[in-house]
Amino acid sequence: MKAITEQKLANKNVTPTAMRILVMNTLLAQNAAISLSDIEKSLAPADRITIYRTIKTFEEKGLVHVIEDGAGAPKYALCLEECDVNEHHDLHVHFNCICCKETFCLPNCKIPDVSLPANFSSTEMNLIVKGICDKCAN
Amino acid sequence: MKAITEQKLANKNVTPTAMRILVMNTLLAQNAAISLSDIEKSLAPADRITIYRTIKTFEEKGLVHVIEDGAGAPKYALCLEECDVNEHHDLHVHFNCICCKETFCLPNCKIPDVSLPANFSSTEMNLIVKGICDKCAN
DNA sequence: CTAACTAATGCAATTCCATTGCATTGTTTT
DNA sequence: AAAACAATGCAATGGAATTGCATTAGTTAG
Repeated sequence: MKAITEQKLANKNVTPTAMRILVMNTLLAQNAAISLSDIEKSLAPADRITIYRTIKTFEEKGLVHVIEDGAGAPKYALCLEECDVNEHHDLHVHFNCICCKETFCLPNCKIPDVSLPANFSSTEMNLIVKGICDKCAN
Repeated sequence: MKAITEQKLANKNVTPTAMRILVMNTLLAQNAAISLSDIEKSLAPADRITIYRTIKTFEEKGLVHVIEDGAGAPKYALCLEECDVNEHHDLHVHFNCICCKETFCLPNCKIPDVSLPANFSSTEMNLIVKGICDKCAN
């Protein structure tokens, strides 16, 4: 696994330090988006500020994207490979389950076009859907 | 104007106190969504905590809705009359201008249907579009 | 009309999280 | 090996959300 991790970092010109590999592995191990404090907890007693800066670096380099799901703290999830610093291709829907509180990326669920009023142009879109996920549906 | 204000409060069973009328008038005077600190500034030196609780009350009673535009602090905007505590009919698009930094409701711009994966159901959707608004477009 | 009650307010204090400064350590380059 | 640069860890700051509690206002019952 470490090979994959370091490769991901190298692909985006992020020097693979010990801390960065730890954070990346934590992200890889998730299937839901996680908050900064989630990462802190699972990496305790690692330094909180370093984790914070690591995530910031990942974000700047296009490794992760931020999801504001309205649950208080922003959450982070790995980007797809095609992601780019300049143009995040994360135009997928994010789903926040009101039951299990998890937030998932739905990479196959694209945001439909919206027709904006005259003279409005869009550069970025974020769609958060709240509801019940498949696991909680039963 | 005060008549309209008090009517709006009464419609949602919110007793119209002096502070609530002030906050409601502040909201009515805006065409963009505003943050808590915006309200605090325009109502200074009124008590910050009371404003905070007033907005919370408005939110619970379906008078305002929260917009997480990713600009740090949540912003608030008046709901349409049809809004209800249980089912917010605010399925309109919110637009955040990266130029003037304002966030508007686009009440005529509805969120299109998205096809969720099997066994996912949605109760609420929030679509934030970032871009350039008509005023900044020229 | 007043006592009792409930709702709203204001202040103090706390907590949580984001962010920055700075000194130290590790890594790369020449 | 020295110089230059990047990453880290700790301390400290700052802003916003949130709660507790005592006071005040407004409503209702007797």
